[in-house]
Amino acid sequence: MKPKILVVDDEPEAVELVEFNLKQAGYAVSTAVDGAEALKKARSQPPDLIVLDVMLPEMDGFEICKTLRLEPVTARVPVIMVTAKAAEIDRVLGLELGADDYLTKPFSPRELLLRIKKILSRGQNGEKPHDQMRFGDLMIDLPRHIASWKGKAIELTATEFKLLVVLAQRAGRVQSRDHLLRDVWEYDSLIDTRTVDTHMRRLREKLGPAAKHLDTVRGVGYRFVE
Amino acid sequence: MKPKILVVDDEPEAVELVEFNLKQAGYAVSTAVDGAEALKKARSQPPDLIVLDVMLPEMDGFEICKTLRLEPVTARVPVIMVTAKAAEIDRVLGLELGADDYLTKPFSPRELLLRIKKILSRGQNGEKPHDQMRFGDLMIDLPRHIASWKGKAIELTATEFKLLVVLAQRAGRVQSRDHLLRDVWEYDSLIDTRTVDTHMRRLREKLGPAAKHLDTVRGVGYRFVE
DNA sequence: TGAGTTTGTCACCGAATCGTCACATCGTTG
DNA sequence: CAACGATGTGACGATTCGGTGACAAACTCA
Repeated sequence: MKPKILVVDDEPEAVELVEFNLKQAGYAVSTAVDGAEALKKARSQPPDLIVLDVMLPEMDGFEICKTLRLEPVTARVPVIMVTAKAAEIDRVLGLELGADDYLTKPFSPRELLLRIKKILSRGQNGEKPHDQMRFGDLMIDLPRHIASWKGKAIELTATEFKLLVVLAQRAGRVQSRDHLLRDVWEYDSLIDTRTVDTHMRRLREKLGPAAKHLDTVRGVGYRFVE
Repeated sequence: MKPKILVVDDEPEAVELVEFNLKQAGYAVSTAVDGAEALKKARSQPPDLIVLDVMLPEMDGFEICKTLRLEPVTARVPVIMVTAKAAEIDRVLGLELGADDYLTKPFSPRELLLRIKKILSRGQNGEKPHDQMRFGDLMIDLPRHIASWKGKAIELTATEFKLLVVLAQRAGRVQSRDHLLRDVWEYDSLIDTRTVDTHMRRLREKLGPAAKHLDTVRGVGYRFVE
């Protein structure tokens, strides 16, 4: 019984690439190029997961996601949003939409497969992994925008918080400075990579003992360890 | 698009009764009399909800529920367990199984319908809107359009009240200015995001001591704290 | 119509935050 | 160990952000 995945993107090449990789990995794939088609397919044959691009003509990904959530048949289908801008991440995850995960363009097929596998493998009780995270005494709450150590709040600026979140979400995997710039700052920002260092320092200072979770991988980047 | 419900029970009479009532209420119903059949039907045509009797020959309800949870295709389908023994309730609702609700035999059709409606109507994030909220001395009455502090009414304009309500309903979670604009004002409004600030100020002024509930999260938005 | 309210916008200010640089320190490599 | 590249650190100026007061347009209600 192959899990069904619906891929929604208006660029045929992007769809094809994803479709190929997912089929390769053993999923049953269907596709849609706009909102109307996506909703129609999702309703008639509810998939087990939806990969949804934010940028679409007419009805955008946010609209589609909201609509899916309102209808019983599709309300529980997990959604992975694909977005170009880091600025949209807040909206995708925390607030009104409740997508299950997100990816920033451009992304590797491997990355997508990892997310899909993770979501499908968690049962129904699996909370959204990104809503709230715990690593020992360190707690990170995305919608509340709060980080705490042993129950005591840690005051973080918006950028520091986002940096921490991105690292924690990719816990265990090294993130290059470029990658962090892309995900935490804007996708095309012209910021010096050394700026990441400075923010890491400030983050470490504020985290205090919890800074032990932040590893430097010389020559590569940074890594969040559990 | 009728929501599909799968009813699993080994007593034909019980199944028939439930089936009749659910169809009456506008649901598409399928049935199964044992575990194997239930799993098979759930896999081939994932329903929107499953009503599952605990007492079954061979594979009991617990087993079935567990199995359903393990497979991606069915992991997210809500389950209402039907049990004869109150002693089993802990197990049903506990971590191990994660059923969404339960009923003890005998139950009235009305009761079942209420539970089903409740589960299907909640989106993926199971939360229900209250029409009256209390936060310490602050009271917000949605239908009567009244806010009060220590029993004393607070005069709010329509926009201010709506803003307060939206924030309070999402208590704890940060709301971006964009999000507030969409929810408090109209979807397509071309209003400047800074306008939100002004209304927050006015709201704070009028709330007086109750304004302590309104947090500013720099770089992100506003948050209602309890 | 006209007074009073409500609402959206703007300009300004102080403070928080940010990005960059210079320099110190650390690790690696030959 | 010496030299080089990478990372940590401290400081500083520029920018951004949110609070505030003022104002005019829109609206309400008599």
